[in-house]
Amino acid sequence: MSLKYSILGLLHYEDMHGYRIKEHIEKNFGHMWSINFGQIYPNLKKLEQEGLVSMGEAVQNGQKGPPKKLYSVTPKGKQEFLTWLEQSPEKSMLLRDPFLMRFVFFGFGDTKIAIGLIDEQIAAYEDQLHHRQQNKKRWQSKDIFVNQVAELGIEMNSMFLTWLKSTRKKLVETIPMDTMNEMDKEASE
Amino acid sequence: MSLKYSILGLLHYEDMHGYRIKEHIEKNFGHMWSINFGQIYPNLKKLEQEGLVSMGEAVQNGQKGPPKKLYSVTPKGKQEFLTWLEQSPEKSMLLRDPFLMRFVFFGFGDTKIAIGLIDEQIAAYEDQLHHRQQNKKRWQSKDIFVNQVAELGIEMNSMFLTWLKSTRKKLVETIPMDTMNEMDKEASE
DNA sequence: CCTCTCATGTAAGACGTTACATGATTCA
DNA sequence: TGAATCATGTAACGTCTTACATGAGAGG
Repeated sequence: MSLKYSILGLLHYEDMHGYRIKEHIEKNFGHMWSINFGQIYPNLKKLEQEGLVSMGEAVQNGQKGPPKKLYSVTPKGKQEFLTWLEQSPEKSMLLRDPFLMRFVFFGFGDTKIAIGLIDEQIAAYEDQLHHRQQNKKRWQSKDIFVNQVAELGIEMNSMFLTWLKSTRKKLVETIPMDTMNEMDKEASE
Repeated sequence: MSLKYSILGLLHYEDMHGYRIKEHIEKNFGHMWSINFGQIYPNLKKLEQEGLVSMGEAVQNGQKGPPKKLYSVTPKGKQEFLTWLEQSPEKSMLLRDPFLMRFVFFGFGDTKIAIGLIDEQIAAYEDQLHHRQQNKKRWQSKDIFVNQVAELGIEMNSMFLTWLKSTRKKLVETIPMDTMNEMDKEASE
């Protein structure tokens, strides 16, 4: 149920229509969240039915496409949002990552392939880290909370990279010398 | 779809029945995963229909309750598991944590309440960290991969705690002196 | 006798993702 | 003309959680 309230929260910054909300999330929180229209439009409808947001006149604003439906938070919506904000969250963070799920079982497979998969992860997260660092610079001015989450993302990312690299090293050490051939270049790092 | 393969993976260690699988996950991976019967039994059925596991005679083993249905991995299951293992995972880690979801919007609420919620998180994760550390000692002997995941869990946990504490400090500093009353004891840490 | 543990399973619903359908305008 | 962008939405599907139904034996 937090997605509904996240949308309600975003509307506290400014009135938006569905399409805009998706853009906003992708731009500002894209590295940690993802969202799709299949969720946004039904949630907006629900929020409206509950009287937490209200839709202004559908505006054929600029030019293209169907008219935008601008939503704004009602007083009731603000109130209920605060109540939600101040509740203790029910569940704690779970790391249910598709890579980690495989990783646990790598002992049943080939170590060299495992190292290959680890290398893929390293590349992907190095990439993501750069994006996150640049994103952080771009905001900076925003409020502490948004900034702190960005900071957390960066730290998590760095930590995971460190872990991946040290894991890789440990694995390489377990491979017998005589079977090392394609691997030797990277192993000498 | 990784849950199906995780179950298949667990059955590589030893033959198990559904109830046992849940116990096993809770004991060994409980801090990162959760699973329920609503998923286990249907998945076992599906795995059997696909010929990846086979069910031995339902054994009225010891005493209580209905007979256990012991499942074991078939050769086809082993083969398909390896194929899955060696695939690159589709998606990267997402931090979609209910606390963090709220946290982003704390700017719209009361700072003191925010600090209270942060304190709750600190307590919860300090607790979890102790569990993880003790769990890690208990295993130790197991294979590198399981150990490394345990290590990662501990590091993530520690990092998150550090982040929570530094965030708390930053927030306390923004509270004007004269409105500090209930808060002063903890703030002087 | 009542509750706990062992053991099976199903059904309803919440939540998420992917894909499709529609349609106007802008730009190459 | 055809693709991209803006903008709405729905339907089908997949996954996950919660709650219930059943039933035997053990222990207080």
